[in-house]
Amino acid sequence: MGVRACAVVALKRAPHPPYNRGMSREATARTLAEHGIRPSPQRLAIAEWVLASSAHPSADRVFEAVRGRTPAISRATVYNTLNLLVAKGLLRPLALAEGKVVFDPLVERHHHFIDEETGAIHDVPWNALEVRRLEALPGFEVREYQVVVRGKRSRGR
Amino acid sequence: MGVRACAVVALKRAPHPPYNRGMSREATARTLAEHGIRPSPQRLAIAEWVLASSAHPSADRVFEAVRGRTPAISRATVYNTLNLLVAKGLLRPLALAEGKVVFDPLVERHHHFIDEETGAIHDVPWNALEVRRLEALPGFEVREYQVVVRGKRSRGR
DNA sequence: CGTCTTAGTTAGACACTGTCTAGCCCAAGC
DNA sequence: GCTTGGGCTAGACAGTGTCTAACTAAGACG
Repeated sequence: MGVRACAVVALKRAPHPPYNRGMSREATARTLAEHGIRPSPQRLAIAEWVLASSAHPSADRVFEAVRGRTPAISRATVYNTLNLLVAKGLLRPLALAEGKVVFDPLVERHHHFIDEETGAIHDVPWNALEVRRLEALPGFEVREYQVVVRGKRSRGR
Repeated sequence: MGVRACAVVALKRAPHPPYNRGMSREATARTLAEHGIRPSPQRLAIAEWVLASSAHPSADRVFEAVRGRTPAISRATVYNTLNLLVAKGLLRPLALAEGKVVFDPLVERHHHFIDEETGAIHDVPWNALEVRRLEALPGFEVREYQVVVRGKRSRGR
C-alpha cells in the first residue's frame, strides 16, 4: 500500500466527526455491539482494519490485510462480515471502479474523486460541491446522489 | 427487453444530435469506417445493435441479442468489438451497477439516474443539472465529472 | 494459379469476484 | 453430559472478463 489516500476529507477542516479512524479494539467492539453485531475475533479483526481504512479497499484487499495478522480466516468470513457491516450501516459499498466493489467506512454522504492514473478513490466532502436543479428532474424520485469526478491528482498537493 | 429506457434524454427537447439511434446497416458501416474500424459482418451486427440501444446493455446482454440473429458469433468477439468501440470513442463503459460494466452509446457528457428498484440506468441530460464549485477542489485536476442519482421512477411518468 | 501474410473469428481455458453449502467448533442453556 | 445455535472454514459453484491457439478468409506477390 504505502501511500495513504485520505487527505482530502481532512483538508477542508472536516465538518464531520472523527470518521471512526484509528479505533482501538475495544472501541471497535463497542461499535459493533451498538449496531447489533456480536463481536467474534474474526469480525473484530476485519472491522478494526476496514473501519480505520480510508483507501476504499476491495473485499480481496481486506482479506489480504486481515490474513496478515489473523492467518486462520477464510474468504467467506470476510465477505460475510463486510456484507454484515454494510447491512448494519457501518460501511457503504461503492461500485465505481471496474468490476469490483470497494467499501467506504465514511457513511455520511459525500462525493468521490477517482484518480484515473492510479485508480485510487478519494473522498470529497459534501460541502465542497453544490448540485443545483435536482428537484427539477421529471419522472424521478431522488433518494440520494453524488458527484463522481475523474482526473488526476496535481502535484500541488 | 420490452420497456425502452431512453425517454429522459428526449424529454428536454434534446440539444444533441440524433444519438446514432436506429442507424441502418449502411450507416453503421460508414460510422465504423469513419472511426477506423474495418467492418466485418460480426462487428457490423454488434455495432448495429449496441449503438442503437438505449438500455445500457452489458456485454452479456449484447452477446445474447446479437446471437439471436447472428448465431455463429463468439463471446470473445463481442468483448473484443465492444472494447474496440470504446477505444474508438463510439461507446462509453459505465461501472455504475454492481460487478458488471454496461455500455452507453451516448458519448456526449451527461449524468445518470439509477432506478434502485429495477437497476435500470437512465440518461440525464447534461443541462438538467448544474454542479458548482468544482474549480475549488484542492489537489485535483478534473478531467470529467458526472452526477450519479439514485432513487426510483415516479408514476407521474 | 499457388503461397504468404495478416486481420478477424472461434472455442475453450483461465483468472478473478462473489455466493453458497456442508461440515466443524464452541459456548450457552438445560 | 447433551443439545442447540451461531459463527467459522474449505471448497464448490456461477458470472464476468481476458487470453491463447487454431482456423478462415482475403489481399499481395511470385
